[in-house]
Amino acid sequence: MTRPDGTAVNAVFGFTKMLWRFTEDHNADLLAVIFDAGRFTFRNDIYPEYKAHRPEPPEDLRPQFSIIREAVRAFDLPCIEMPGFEADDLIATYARHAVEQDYEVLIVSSDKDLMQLIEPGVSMLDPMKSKRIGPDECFEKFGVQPEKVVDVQSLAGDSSDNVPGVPGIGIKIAAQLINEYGDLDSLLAQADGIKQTKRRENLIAFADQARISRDLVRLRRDVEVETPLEELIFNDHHPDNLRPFLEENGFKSLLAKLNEGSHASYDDGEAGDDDAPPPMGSGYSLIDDETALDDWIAKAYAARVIAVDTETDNLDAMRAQLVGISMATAPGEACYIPLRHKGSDDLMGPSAPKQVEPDVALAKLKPLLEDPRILKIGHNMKYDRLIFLHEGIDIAPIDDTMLMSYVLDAGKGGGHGMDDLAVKMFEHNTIKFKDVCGTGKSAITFDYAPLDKAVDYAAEDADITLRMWRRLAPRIAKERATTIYQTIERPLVPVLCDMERAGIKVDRGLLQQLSGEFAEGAKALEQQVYDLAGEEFNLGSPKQLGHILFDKMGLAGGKKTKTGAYATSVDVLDELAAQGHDLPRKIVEWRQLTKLKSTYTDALQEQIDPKTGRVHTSYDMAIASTGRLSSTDPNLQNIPVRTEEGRKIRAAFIAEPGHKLVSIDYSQIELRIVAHMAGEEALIAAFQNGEDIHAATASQMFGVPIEGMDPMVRRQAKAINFGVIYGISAYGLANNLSIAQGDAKAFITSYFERFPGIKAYMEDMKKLGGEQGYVSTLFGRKMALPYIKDKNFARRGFAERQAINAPIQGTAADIIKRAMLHLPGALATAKLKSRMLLQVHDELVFEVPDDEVDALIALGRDVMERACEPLLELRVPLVADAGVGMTWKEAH
DNA sequence: TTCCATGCTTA
DNA sequence: GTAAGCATGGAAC
Repeated sequence: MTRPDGTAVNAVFGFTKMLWRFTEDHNADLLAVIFDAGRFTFRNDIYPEYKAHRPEPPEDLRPQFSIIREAVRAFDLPCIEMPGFEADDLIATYARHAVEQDYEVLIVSSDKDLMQLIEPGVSMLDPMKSKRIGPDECFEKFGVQPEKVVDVQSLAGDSSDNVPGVPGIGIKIAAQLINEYGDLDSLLAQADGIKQTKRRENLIAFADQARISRDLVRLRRDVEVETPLEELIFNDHHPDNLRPFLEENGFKSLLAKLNEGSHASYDDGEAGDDDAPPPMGSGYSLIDDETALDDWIAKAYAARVIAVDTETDNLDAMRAQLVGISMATAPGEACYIPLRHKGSDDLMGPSAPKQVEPDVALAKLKPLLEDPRILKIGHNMKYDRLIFLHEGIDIAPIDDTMLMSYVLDAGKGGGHGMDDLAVKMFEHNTIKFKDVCGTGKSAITFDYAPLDKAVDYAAEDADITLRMWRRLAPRIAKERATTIYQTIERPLVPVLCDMERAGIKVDRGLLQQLSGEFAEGAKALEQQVYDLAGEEFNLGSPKQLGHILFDKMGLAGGKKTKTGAYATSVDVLDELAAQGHDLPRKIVEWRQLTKLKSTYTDALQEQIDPKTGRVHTSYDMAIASTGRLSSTDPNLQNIPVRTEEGRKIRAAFIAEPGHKLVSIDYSQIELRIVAHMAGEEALIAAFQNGEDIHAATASQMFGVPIEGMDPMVRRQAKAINFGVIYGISAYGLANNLSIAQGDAKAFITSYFERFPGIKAYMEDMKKLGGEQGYVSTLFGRKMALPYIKDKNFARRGFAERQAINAPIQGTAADIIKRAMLHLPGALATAKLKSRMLLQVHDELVFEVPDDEVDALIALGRDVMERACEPLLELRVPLVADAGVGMTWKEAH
């Protein structure tokens, strides 16, 4: 980004945009932008080395500093700096003045050195992450409250500012010491009592250095500022100087916004309707006796609607044991019921805290949790439902705020987890799991968490869930998400629970054998590569491989990836192999074998549940923006199938004795959906006649008969058909078929001539997406497209392809979900004992008693093919094909 | 210990 | 060209 005269203005632009956004979004009474005046300050008198090793700013940045100051003045804002002081000192001083006059102070900076200023009335905002920084974030960073930050920094030092601190002491230890001794002076005074030898010696030897560090770190709040606070008035108007400034620097997009007159604060209409009441995160009850529990159960019945959350000892619901339950009956009105908490288990021996006997508590809670008159709200209820099922409780009826957020806000950016949503909806930072249980090696499970922390954490989750529900429930009806939520997502929860609990049987011996074979093959290849390369290196390192191929061996082809590293992806290696080089080909084979081993045969063995001998995947219902499920721990939706080597892994997925695996999958479901949505008669007719759709496409495009068609011709038509689903581009098609972009473009043109309905569909979706800001599936599921009007070509193009793909992929997802919802009832009615085990986007896998195979196939295909009924009639038939076998390899 | 880039598996 | 999850290496913290 440069001006016409060649001056770089990239940083200026970023800064200007930030100022723009900030002044637009905030209604401040006073506002100032404060700069460092120069390199040397009073701190250099205290300690000449202070910030001495800071590198010079990059060549193209330095001229931008003065333009950035111009930007501030263009906004008519005070631009303040003072030789001899850092910006931080001026900020500290103004903050003090402002607090003394009862202003709320917001420091816009991500500089950790400013966290010492946080106090009631003073908080920070990280402008890059748009994240509020308060005492909690400060504690996260420094392990102490803001007023102790200086003491911690004095001990820990700061290598980037060259603050020395005390050797051997980092933030963690410093926080521990300060928390124990209160402050730096008390610590240094009692240093000779420290147990750890080295630490004690350093604290004594470097006491003065710590005190100097404190002088460096502590911000001055008494600078004699030249501009008084009262003059920092912020007027939210369009300043006269702004337009010339934007023009001079060529900031066209901002000029356009200025012309639209969009620089005014706006309201997203979501906030401010209810809950002024109690603050989140405190004042919750600990339930540790039966009387209190009875009282809360009575409150729950009176409330009729409650939020519930379970705490366990494992994130994986299938391996988790219930540890405690939290419950909210009204905003701010929440409790935690510990059930299986353990003592801190120190030298005194295990001493569990007082709590209600689990059996007693659960017997009291079961009627409430199963009462059809009481609505239980959870966030990710699938997890809690699984936990309760282990305890013999079938929780119902339910609502799920995660799924509500998912059906309302898919594609809007940001996840649907509770922590994200609490920030988004309430600007509240939740207590994090790691704050309670720690992280890494020293992490504890929740049953060892101290009860006071456990109460705050667990009850807060229930509290927030209830508050979220109050905001989200009205939106479901208003924003026409009722069908998707009530008839698809919510009822799917128990179906997925059953599938996850069922799991699928895995042949450990076969996996072990395959691991051995893959390892052997990889080892042989490894040796051959070393011989060819003339040295040993890590084949798994793209960096080292790139060095060997292109630097050492001097093969043609060079840099490629966006970070400037050599690209060594399979396309590149295949290309080199085609030129007659052996080494790249062996790398490709080695990668295949090691991939199969590490990702599948090794990993799957570890995932076998010792209790059931089966693997239990977890389906995530709120990840994929289009409405698809995703599968984790392990992912059973990407088990290899393409190559024979990979397919062997599918032979390890087996049926119980006396059973078979049956796989039923939709044939070409997405293309069928496109044909219907586009009203493309040629395609619809081909599907109605049961033709080979790719051959039919090729026949229409190239005017050749289907009989005796060249496989290459069919392959090209197939690529185009996939391209249609993905929002075709000449660039992508050319890449996929390894042909010139011009040829790809010609293909697309002739395709659109033969299938004008498809072209119209694509244009319609782009247009509709632009008008509405979202697109929908045939069942009404919405996906937002925030970038559809982006001025950036690449981002907008991406959003346009999403607009084309999401209705197709999403409708297919809706259809198979509907089939999954119908199946359990259909199986029960037919008195079949078959179980649905897996879903792989267009495929369902069942475990079927031998004598039920035919019946299950007939019923399964019927349910799947009629899944749209009675809501929707497609103009094309849906076709589901079935396979049977002892293994998934045979059945697929 | 955490995060990012690269690469590869599926529909 | 769409949608995902996971293993690995290596840098950043």
